[in-house]
Amino acid sequence: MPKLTLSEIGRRAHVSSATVSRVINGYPHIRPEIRERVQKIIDETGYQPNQMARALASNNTNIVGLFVPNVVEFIFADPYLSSLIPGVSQACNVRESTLALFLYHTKEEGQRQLRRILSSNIVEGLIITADCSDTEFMPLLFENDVPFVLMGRPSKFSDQVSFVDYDNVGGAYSAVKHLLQLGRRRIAIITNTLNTAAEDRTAGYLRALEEWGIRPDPDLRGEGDFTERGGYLLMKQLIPQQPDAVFSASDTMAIGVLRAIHEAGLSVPDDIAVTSFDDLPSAATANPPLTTVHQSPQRQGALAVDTLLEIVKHGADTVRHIVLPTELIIRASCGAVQTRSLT
Amino acid sequence: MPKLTLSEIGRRAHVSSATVSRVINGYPHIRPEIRERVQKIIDETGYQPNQMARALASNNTNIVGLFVPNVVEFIFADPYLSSLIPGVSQACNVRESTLALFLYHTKEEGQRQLRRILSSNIVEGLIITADCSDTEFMPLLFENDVPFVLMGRPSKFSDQVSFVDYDNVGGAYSAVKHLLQLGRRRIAIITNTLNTAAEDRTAGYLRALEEWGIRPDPDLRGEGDFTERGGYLLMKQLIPQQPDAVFSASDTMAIGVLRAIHEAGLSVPDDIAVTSFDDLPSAATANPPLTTVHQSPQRQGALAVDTLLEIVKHGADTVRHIVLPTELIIRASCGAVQTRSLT
DNA sequence: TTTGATATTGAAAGCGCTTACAATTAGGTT
DNA sequence: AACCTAATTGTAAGCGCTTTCAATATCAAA
Repeated sequence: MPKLTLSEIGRRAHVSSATVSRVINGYPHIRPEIRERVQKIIDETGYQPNQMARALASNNTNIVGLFVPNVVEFIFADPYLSSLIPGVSQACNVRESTLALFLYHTKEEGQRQLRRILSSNIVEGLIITADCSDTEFMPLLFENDVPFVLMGRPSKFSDQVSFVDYDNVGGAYSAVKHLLQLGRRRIAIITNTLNTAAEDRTAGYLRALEEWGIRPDPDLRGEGDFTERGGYLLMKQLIPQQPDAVFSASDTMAIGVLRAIHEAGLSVPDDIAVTSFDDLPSAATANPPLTTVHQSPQRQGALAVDTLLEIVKHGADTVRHIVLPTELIIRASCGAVQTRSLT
Repeated sequence: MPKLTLSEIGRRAHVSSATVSRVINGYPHIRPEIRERVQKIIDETGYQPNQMARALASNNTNIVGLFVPNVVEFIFADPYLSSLIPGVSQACNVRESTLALFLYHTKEEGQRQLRRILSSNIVEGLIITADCSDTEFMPLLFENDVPFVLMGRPSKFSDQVSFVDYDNVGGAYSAVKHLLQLGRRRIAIITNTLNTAAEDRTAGYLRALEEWGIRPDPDLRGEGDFTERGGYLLMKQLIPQQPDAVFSASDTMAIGVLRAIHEAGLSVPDDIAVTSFDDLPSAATANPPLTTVHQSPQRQGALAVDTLLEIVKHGADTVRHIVLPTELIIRASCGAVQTRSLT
């Protein structure tokens, strides 16, 4: 049996390969009878066009790359990625694109590979997890004309690049406002070392305080790495300042915060109320369950694909800024609802 | 600036594009001076060959597909995938292959897409998570001559297809033997509905009993879905049979088993010892920590890539069976070590 | 009926690479 | 010196598709 190609289908349908190509690509001006005849052969044979040939001829690979230059070593327990990847994948399925996954452990390797990825024409566009995007990667990205979308607002060039971000300012604002409405006044904040998300979350915190006419107390601010242990250590230092509430910029750190408060013999939320950000699965099972700002990396990933493909279509100089709304999930840790034991 | 292509590099180095191609591909018979001259231009320009053109000409896409037809809906919390994907990714990086990720929620969609993936020549080989591989996917796989490797032993055709599996029989055997050595005699087994892994783990259980001259008691066997809740429900039914130990075929179910035992007012390991299989992160943090059979999907994924690429090289009819050893991780739940509270 | 626009198709030129194949050269061997 | 083998390079033919371009067919308006 001869290999199935466009011209083979053409031969069987008594048309040229060009016509078959047009049928496949939904070109309008085809006589219905011919379209049907060709389609019938395609269906019967189960013919699928060779993606590589297609890519070469049309200069469009139909492959979307997801580029993650800083995967946590060894364990893949990163809840963000675990949610992001299926989101991106599903959106690719819907748009009939193929997802290529590029995971690297170090920025150095990421950078080396990024160069290769960009200039080997393997992807038609790239989704890039943020942080990493800034100084090191930007120049490379700009040199090439490969469309890309960042996950999260970059610290620089943000008006020249496209990104899909959360409303970190608004989310933090709502979490802190909630604490204020519950009567808390000495609200501490714990953030990880400043990336733009932490920056924006701090901004939201400050805005809420300002709106309530509260002068932010520098002694109520802690900044560290973004592990559970980081949250624990920072909170230990903050407890002597006698905060009556804490806003943690991430759930992971908040778990450490809870531990520090418990160890100090204090109660959450009675002595210190806690709200945080992310709504990871662990937030719901924490003790007490965390009031936190919900975001969905899955949704963010899907939107990134859509945005990217739109950019691909409209030209690489198109710039899109998507800011997703967040939602405050109220659980026990802020004191607004009754603490109940889990059943 | 003209687009960088083989012939452009050739022009600059005063050689033909064929020679440049040979330099890039490490063809032996090239005069060293020419090789150097060409390499210099390549390095200076940062030229990268167009992957698509390469794929078309050489009929080798250099893309490895990871095909997962049954991703858990919505949450990507599957610890197996979370470990498998980075393993596969890293191995692809090492072998300079690109990883294409195909995640689908239902087998129907998986099957539809598999057809497309196979006949569109997008991947040079496929890694397929098992279970799913059996009845529905096998015929499609056989029709096409795309090399593939299954994760886990398939229930049928296992001598005609390549797979990378764990020594489930041996692992289960060691876990049950451990219980026997600790003096347990009424050892229950809890498995999920039979796939080959569960089958093999059951076989290991039976082998250990047989070796000890113990006739397996059918009342000590439970089979269900493979959730925590499944383990819980099965164990509730088994407790009246008064087992002095349980071998659970998965950590997830074992957590449910622990809960059922505690609810019955019994103690682990004093009244009932528990061992299980997988060594998920949750096994170490369970209460008490689970003695379990360690496997590393990360390693399995990496080996799958290596095996696949070997098959690609040696021809699609090559068959490789890789069986990875397992290791019994002894923690508190079997009673062999002192239970300690976590610090 | 003539005419200009539009619909419909096929021929053919690539896309950027690999790879026979042929041509040339170099290096020994009688 | 004639001759054979192996090394070295270029020429050119595709890989399977898209996409101009040109040719023809069709149709409504004049």
